[in-house]
Amino acid sequence: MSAPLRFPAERRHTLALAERVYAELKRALFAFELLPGERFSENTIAERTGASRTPVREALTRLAREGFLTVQNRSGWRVNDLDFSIFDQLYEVRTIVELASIDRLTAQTEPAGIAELITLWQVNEAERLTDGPAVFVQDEQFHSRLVAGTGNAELQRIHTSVTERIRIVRQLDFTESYRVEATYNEHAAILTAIVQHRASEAKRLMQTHIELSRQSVRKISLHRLYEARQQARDDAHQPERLSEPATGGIRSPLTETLSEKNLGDRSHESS
Amino acid sequence: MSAPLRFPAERRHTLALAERVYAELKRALFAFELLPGERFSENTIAERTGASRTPVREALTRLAREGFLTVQNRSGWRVNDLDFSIFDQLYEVRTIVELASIDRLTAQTEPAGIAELITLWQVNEAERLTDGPAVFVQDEQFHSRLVAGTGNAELQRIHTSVTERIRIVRQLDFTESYRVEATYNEHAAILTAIVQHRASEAKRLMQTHIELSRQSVRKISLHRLYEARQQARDDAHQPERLSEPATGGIRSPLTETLSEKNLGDRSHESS
DNA sequence: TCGCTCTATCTTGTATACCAGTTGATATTC
DNA sequence: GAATATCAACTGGTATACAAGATAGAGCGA
Repeated sequence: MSAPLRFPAERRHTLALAERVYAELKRALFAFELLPGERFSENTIAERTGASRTPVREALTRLAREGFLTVQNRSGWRVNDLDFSIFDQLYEVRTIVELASIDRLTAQTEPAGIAELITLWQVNEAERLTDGPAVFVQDEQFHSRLVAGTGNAELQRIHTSVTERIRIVRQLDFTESYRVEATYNEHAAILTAIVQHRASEAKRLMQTHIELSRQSVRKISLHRLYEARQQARDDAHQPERLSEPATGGIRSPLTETLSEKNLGDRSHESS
Repeated sequence: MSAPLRFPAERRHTLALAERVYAELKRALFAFELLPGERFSENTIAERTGASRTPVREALTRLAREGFLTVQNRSGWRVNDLDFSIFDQLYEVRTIVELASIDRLTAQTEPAGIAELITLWQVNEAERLTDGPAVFVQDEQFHSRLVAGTGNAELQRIHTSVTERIRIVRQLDFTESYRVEATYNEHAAILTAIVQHRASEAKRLMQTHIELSRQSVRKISLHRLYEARQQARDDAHQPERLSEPATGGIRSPLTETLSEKNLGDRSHESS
């Protein structure tokens, strides 16, 4: 077995091992190298990362608590399905937090951090980024800094955790350029409303903005996820997987949850 | 050394060991058997609980992630100070979540779970509980079920975690009977507004209700905390502690944070 | 061919061993 | 006597060992 996830042997003690395993696993989850529904053991991860089971376990339990994984009683770990009813709930939490943040920002005489955001988002078309993933990173920072402007670190912590939960599907949404353009326009409008202390308009715009994102994510189908997996396989130059799952089963793109069971291997099918 | 935290040897495998250590540590924190500012080692906890370091460590890292403890690099663990600026932030989060919940409840034609709450809180004085701690438990359930009525499990998770963070100081607030009475009255009024679909009034009442609680908690002084510690010591029939801290230092009850450093042992002082 | 049983193997949960960094008391120096 | 150097004991981070439950599959019987 090769070890695509292995860390370099050098620079061992720069960061805690458990932390690095955590980061690596999270990356693998977002890159769909670990697929929803996939099962794996602690030993597998330990071998792949070169660490022992102890730090691996710490990383896994943390990811489980964050909702990405589930441990099955003495019977291995499992990557949680992409459950769109949960994503809906997380989007609602995000809306609640960000609308409350806007209320607090517009109540400030000089809304904190808004000036910097304006220089990023209220720019003419020539200065705009067009690379989807790059805009995606900027977009997350936009929302994050709005919440940061409230000065409430606990609120920010919650917002960050929600953002990270949604990221796995949201990143798939930023491959299309039209969403990039819409993002620029909507962010610019929201910032304008905030600096003018027009709370209810800013909130209305934000609610719509988030709702559009939610609907867009809702449309993510098995097809898109399948593409992402293929991409992950190609990148790895290593088609084998941690474990071969049972393929087949339900395939409808309208199911509420996406997992390996309804993903399967359809490379030989016609669309 | 005796072992006040030791589990009974029987009934070993009913619940995961790490889980029990976690629960026991949390109980000890809330009972001020582990005091803010206090330092301790993994081995100490392992001896006291009869478990090995592995499950102890799992419990400790979890409590650290929840904000109760801090691990110092190869130099022991520390109970976090009671930081009232953080409690303020948590109260704000609680307000945001519960007001949003009211919005969603009043939008329902038949607000979920409200009927049951009414039978508990809209009762005449003879049927009311008077025992502070008992009412405290009921109070937490009141707020929790309001959020549950939204049907958003993720929102509820967040609300629960915030509630548990605040609990350590809020429990001190329910020793006085006047707060009990106020709680009954305020809860009854909030429920009335909700069933009448008067969202803004319900929100106004809830905001005030939470704000009063926050202010009440803010007034908790070193004195109250000192009493709680004494109580914990008396209950334990075992005055010795996990570690003897350095006493003395700042004593002002107006400091933003409460810890052992500004608590000390003042049993021989006059008030 | 189907279904049952048994068992070898794999899994996590827990305990223990080892290592390197931290610390605080003590010896030492001036 | 005060400042400093030293070192032994203690700490958490990690690796490994061991135990017991879960599982899949071979074997067997009908």
